[in-house]
Amino acid sequence: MELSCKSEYALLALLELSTHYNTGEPLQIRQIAAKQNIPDRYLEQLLATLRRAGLVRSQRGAKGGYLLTQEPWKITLFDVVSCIEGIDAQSEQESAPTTTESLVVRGMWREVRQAAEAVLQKYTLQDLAEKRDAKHQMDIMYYI
Amino acid sequence: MELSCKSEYALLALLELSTHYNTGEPLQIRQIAAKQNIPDRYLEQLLATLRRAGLVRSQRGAKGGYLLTQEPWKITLFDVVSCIEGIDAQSEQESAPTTTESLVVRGMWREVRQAAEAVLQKYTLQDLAEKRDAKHQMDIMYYI
DNA sequence: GCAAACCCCAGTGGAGAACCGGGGTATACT
DNA sequence: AGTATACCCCGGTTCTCCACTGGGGTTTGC
Repeated sequence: MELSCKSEYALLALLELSTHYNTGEPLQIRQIAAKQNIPDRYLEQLLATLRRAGLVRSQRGAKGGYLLTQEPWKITLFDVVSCIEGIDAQSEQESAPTTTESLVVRGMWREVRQAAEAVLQKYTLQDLAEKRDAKHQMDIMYYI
Repeated sequence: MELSCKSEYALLALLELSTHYNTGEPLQIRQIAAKQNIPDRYLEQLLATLRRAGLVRSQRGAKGGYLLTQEPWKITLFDVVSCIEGIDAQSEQESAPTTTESLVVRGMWREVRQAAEAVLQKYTLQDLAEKRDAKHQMDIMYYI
């Protein structure tokens, strides 16, 4: 139930890509890592899995970098964390004597998961960007 | 976001204690472990943390065992998992350059947690027991 | 007093998180 | 063409936590 570093990094990186989305220019790992102070070699791995999941695409070579494959309002936070956290179809693991009680417990846990996922589904990268901008405005107001 | 073994075991054990609550007699680790097929030495540790959290009390010596400290409808699933999962006050860990973006991300994660916790808050051990009984009835119906 | 229970502490094996590093490959620019 | 600049892939490391096992101590009922 804790927000992992992985997911936070991924969200921050995609948020950065969101704000540069309209330029059409790719953003480089180094730039993202510097702005959000994320270890760059680690971020590289995360972006690789995001690429494999189809959320971003990469351009190799000089002047390369990463771009979102979709508009920021089409990518939900659920898309991000579920791919980075590796949902794995959650597997319904074992064979062994599953008691009635454990079925009941797992059933209610599904409700918990669905409640959490509902929240993640309703927010998009766009929403995050807007919240950040709103927060920036607030900070400026208070500064004056 | 996955249900850990720990929490599942703890919930199953408390569910077992719930059904024997009206007898007033203590239930032993071995009995609980056998019925829910949980490794007993492991369950011992979980019951110890539940005891330290005040959810159960223990009776030592021969004919000893564990009892709920409260009625089953007074113990929410949130009480159980938060104590077993060790909430640790979630610590707001680091000092370092927290960016505006990461504050926004964490703010939305709080919403996710609260949604999950809301579900856990609304269910009690009593509810689990009733669901189990209902499920048993269903199974009997289908069996005929 | 003795066996049945809980109590405490310690250790182990495996998995995953959060990194770091090296060498390979594609691409833009000169 | 050649070179610098990016991404790409594969590996290892340290650390923490989970799930579990084991040994020895203490309380209690018969």
